[in-house]
Amino acid sequence: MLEAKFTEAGLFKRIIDSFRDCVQLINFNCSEKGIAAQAVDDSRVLLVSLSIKVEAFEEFRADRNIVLGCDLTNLSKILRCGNNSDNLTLIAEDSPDSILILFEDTKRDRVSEYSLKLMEIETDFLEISDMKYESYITMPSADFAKTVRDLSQLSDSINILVTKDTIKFAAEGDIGSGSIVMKPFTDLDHPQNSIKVTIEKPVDLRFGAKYLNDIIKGSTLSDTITIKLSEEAPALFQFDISSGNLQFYLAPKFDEEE
Amino acid sequence: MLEAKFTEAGLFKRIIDSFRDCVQLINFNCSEKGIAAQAVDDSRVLLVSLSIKVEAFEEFRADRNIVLGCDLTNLSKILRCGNNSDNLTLIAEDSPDSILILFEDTKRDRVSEYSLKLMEIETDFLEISDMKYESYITMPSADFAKTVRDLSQLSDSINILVTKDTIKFAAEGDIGSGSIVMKPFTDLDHPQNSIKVTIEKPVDLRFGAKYLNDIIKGSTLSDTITIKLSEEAPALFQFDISSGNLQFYLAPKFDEEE
DNA sequence: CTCGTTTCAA
DNA sequence: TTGAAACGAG
Repeated sequence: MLEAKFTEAGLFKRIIDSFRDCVQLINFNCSEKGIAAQAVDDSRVLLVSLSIKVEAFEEFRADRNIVLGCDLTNLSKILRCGNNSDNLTLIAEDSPDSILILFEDTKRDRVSEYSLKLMEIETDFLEISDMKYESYITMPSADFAKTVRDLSQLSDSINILVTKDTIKFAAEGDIGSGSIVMKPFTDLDHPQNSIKVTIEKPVDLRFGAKYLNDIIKGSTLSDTITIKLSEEAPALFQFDISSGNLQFYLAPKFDEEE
Repeated sequence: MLEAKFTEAGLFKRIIDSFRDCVQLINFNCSEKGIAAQAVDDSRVLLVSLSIKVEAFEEFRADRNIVLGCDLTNLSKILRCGNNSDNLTLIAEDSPDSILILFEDTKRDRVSEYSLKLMEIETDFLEISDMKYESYITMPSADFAKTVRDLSQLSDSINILVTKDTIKFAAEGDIGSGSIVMKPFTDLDHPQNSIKVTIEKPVDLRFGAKYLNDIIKGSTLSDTITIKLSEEAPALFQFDISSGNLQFYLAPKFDEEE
């Protein structure tokens, strides 16, 4: 039996909305550690990995490992039925064919209850090993999102070039070219505005703009995004939530691919 | 070499947005006097004339006359990439095949740089002579815009009738007819709300609603619009900016044309 | 400190 | 065109 209670239904709604555009079906793996889910996007390029730890919940109980196979479009429809400030409780039996979604408006003593049918979803389970990255960037997620949106107008590829004291985003296309340069800095009053760069060696990588545009949907989850880059492995774009995170893994484009 | 710096990127963005819907391609003529541009709309009915004087810029330098042929759709895409409060600098060589557009967020020490490819645009140069008009109206641009939008619902022609102490806008169509009457008045506290009429003789003119709907896009540039009318010549609709203006010339419809 | 307005982004 | 955020006023 699973019983997982979020204080704010809005959080779970934002989490699901962050990746339902690029992933249709996903298995939520519930265990005593919390809820985890992985999936590749429909074009099998972008890997999405969600982790919500037990501490993120107001109450959490999972007697054993339970897999909830969800159609995210349908789940999202139901999540829209609650108010963001409602309590949200997910309840499932041990071998569930459906999941119960409970919204409670404690102030007004009002309860709504939905049941969503589950599905069997085949997945190759994705083993994600802890990678060693050459560059780490932490920056405001809103800035990253605007950068990606802006440069997407020019090209379907965006370059990210990181040196010790500069982050440069660049795109080049038929109508012209563009580049956005940022320097690391610390805003003591508003730490979430700071830009932090940690690099071992400079990197210059190229990503598909389409996938970056999927990734920036996660900006609603966190004021900051952490980007981990390596020449050798898929890049990791990470949004931290109170106890857990949403990660996107995206392999760079290499010139021979284009 | 051209170097033209706006204090607020938002101003240039609003200027371009005011006429990019009706004009695709335009030559910006840059000289020591500032930047000027003329074009006819795609149906060759509406004439757009932009003038930005040197005083409108924070810095301005044009060593010689430079013509920048721009696709306004692409220019607008790039202008969207800056924040309205950024500084905006346009930089071009003497015989440029592209223009550099520089956004500076001085507060956050951030620079974005875009390059837009230019094009050769053939134009019959438009000599606009100083016309003598029989009627001048100055009124709040928002009121004019709403009047045009409202009457457009009824007909594809809108009549403007001006007498000594009345401005009457009217439209007549299949579903009915409508008219809006305004009187001159002076609002001392908010001069921009005033309506001012200066006429030599009454006029009654009829304009294509389609074109008036293009013209009212300029309302974002100025709180007021000045309309100059004559039975003999195209009407002039003018939006003043701090040092310069955006003018639309539109010939009235005559009954025999319809 | 709250509310309303205005402005900017999607 | 609509919604959200920032700003200013009360």
